[in-house]
Amino acid sequence: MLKPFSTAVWIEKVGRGNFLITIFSAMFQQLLKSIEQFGTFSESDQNLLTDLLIKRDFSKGDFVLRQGNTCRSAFFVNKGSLRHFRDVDGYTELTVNLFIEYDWVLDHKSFTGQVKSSNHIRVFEDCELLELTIDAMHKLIALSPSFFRLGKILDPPRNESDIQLLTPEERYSNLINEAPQLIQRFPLKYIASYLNMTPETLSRVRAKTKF
Amino acid sequence: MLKPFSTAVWIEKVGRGNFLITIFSAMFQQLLKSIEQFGTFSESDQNLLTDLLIKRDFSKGDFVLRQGNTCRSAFFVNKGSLRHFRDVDGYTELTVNLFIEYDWVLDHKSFTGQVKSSNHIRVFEDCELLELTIDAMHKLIALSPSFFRLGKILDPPRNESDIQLLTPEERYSNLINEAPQLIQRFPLKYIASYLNMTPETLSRVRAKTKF
DNA sequence: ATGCTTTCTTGATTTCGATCAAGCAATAAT
DNA sequence: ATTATTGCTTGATCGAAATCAAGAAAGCAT
Repeated sequence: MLKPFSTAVWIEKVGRGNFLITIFSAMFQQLLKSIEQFGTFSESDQNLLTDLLIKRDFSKGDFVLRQGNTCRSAFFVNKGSLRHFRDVDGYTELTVNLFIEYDWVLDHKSFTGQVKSSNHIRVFEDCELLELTIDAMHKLIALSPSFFRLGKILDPPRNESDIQLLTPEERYSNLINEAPQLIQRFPLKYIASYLNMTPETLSRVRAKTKF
Repeated sequence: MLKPFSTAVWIEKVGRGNFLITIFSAMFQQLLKSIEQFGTFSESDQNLLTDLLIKRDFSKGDFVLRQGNTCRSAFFVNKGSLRHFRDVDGYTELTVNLFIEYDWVLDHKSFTGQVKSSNHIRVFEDCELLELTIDAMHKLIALSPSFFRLGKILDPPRNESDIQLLTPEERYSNLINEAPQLIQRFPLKYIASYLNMTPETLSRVRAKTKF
């Protein structure tokens, strides 16, 4: 069978007479690897999926979602990083999530309920994202029930109990164990907010556990 | 068409020569009303659903789910109340949810991921529940995609932010507004735990807001 | 009813992390 | 390079809720 990889290509004009040609299989490589965690998908399923995805590039500072708008898409991060946060009172920002490569970016509550989001999602480092709209997702599930399993990208990212039960030190050491990359990629003030503590507290925790 | 209500009946022996006959439409009345929030379901859809439900009775103290086991069913509460809690260290119990009539009872994380539950679910007042197994749920979705919408019973019950951001007083007053029945049905020590505060703190909050 | 256990309340004390404050380091802007 | 801005650290103080403690009230069993 003559089908070494998905046949479609992505052609982008990047200058006078210059074109960037991306073969889909490369662009979707990490995504297809990532959905393996939800089970096995047939090649035709995979093609259904990649056909519905839209490649989108964003620059630092761009809002992927604004507080008050409805989250109509989930994005797979091919490259870059994003911050998911709530503007509490115009001054204080409360970081609820930090996204990097191969994460699924969405506001869980807004996406599943199709209600207004109480959080922003903003690009921190320039991003290449793959967009999956909620309509596309419904279409996929209608076409092939196996995509029901993809619903797991909707799972709330971390368990509440952590935030409530554990001490600042434990929360930090958990992050060190589970996602040490985040500390390299984001300013500590965002990490602190993500861990539900002040920058001062995080600083002290780090000073203590450093040795 | 000769079908005033679902034709099946439930016959239960309740004593010497006594039988309790329940007409399904009565048993499922509240359930069918409850799923309206997820959209409209055709009569045949409704019958598909009710055919797969299992009526189960539990007594006070029974465990519907044990910490360490996997939550393989969601239960609709026709009657009774339950407590959803975590045994932290053999002594301390942390109440994560309180269920009463017309709630869907399940451990969200365990059910959706089919992993071991870190929480118990225990009957507080004798219960009449309608069990929907995860297999039945998958079957439903395969038979009629409209049941995908039922997935919303899987939504995590309350938003994390409440627990973290609000003061004990605010959390209590929110409960008063949103689910005052709980305070009538459960001991205050469970309410306190559910609101993430000690019984002492709850007692003081109540003393303050009483007038 | 009587005692026994559990639940709830109220007061005193303690503790952890937030806030306030200041200084230094690193980065960005001019 | 110089200045401004932002980020990080360290110290001092404060405050809210937990903990400790004891007594009152309510529920339960005998």
